[in-house]
Amino acid sequence: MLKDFECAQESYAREVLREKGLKSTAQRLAVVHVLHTSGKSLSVGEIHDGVKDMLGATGLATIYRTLEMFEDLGIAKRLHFPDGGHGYAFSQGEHVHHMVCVDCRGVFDFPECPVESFDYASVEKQGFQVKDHFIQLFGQCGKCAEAA
Amino acid sequence: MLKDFECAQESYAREVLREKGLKSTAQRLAVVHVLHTSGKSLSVGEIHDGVKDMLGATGLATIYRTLEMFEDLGIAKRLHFPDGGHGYAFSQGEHVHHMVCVDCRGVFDFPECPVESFDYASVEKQGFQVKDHFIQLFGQCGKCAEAA
DNA sequence: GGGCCAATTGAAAATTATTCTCATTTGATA
DNA sequence: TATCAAATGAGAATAATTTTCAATTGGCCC
Repeated sequence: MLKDFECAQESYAREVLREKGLKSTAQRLAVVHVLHTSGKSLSVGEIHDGVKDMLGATGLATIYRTLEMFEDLGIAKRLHFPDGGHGYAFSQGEHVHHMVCVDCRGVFDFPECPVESFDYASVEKQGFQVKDHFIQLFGQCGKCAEAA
Repeated sequence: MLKDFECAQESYAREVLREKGLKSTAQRLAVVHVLHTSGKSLSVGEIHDGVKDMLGATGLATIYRTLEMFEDLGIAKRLHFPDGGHGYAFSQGEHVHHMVCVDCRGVFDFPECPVESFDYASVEKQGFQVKDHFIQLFGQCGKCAEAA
């Protein structure tokens, strides 16, 4: 089912879901498809619309449930914008950060981690134990720079 | 007015507001006070409660308006949490990042920027122009580590 | 291929979060 | 101390998210 849309990213998601004993439903694979093919950060509403285009009537709650699960599984990442809004982008692999074009909201991977090698001495001196971090880069992509 | 509560952080906020031709209202200074003295990331509701404790009845809309303005002015920073929630913390100065304790939501400054000196060659090769970034560190503070 | 069953979904209601409107109040300036 | 634009409060309006529960479906076993 839905093999029409199957791509590497969907196979990846299928695999992650299977490993966790979760079902690869049409709705979940459609979310992967919509996120991945857009190459952008999408709002919940945009994802919902995209999924409806693929499958017809689909509950909004399912989209919310799927996105939450995908974030836990590392299949999607929630990104935040300076205007206070947020969106979701497809994300594959362990420790990838994302760079977002502030014009088109296009998302690009940033595999090297600028923080990985950083010396936390100054915070750890205060008694902290740094365990994780969230990094998001903002800028302008080549296309939008040309268009401007 | 409100001099009872005046502290360095409030004077700082007053100054920033004055420079921009904005009024230093009791509500705004109370938000500064609540944020700063808590030393934590607070939800909008918690900030509202704190301000009501200081001033009595206060409109929730004012809190929202104030926080948005404070973020633009760099007086407050919106922080995001792994559980999807968000909160606001007092923030002073130019380019400060924050580290948050995942247990108590305590916020600690992190003045050195791990990204500042980073080589963006790999993204810029793709045509990007990195213009800004958002970094937030997660971990456990000394107090919470002891308590655990 | 068909049946089984827990996992998942849809639809709508419920809840929570945020923004808007507009009459009233207030801080800054003179 | 009067003035007035800026800011606030109250509550309505809107938007975002979560919950509930009956109906559906994917994965597994035969």
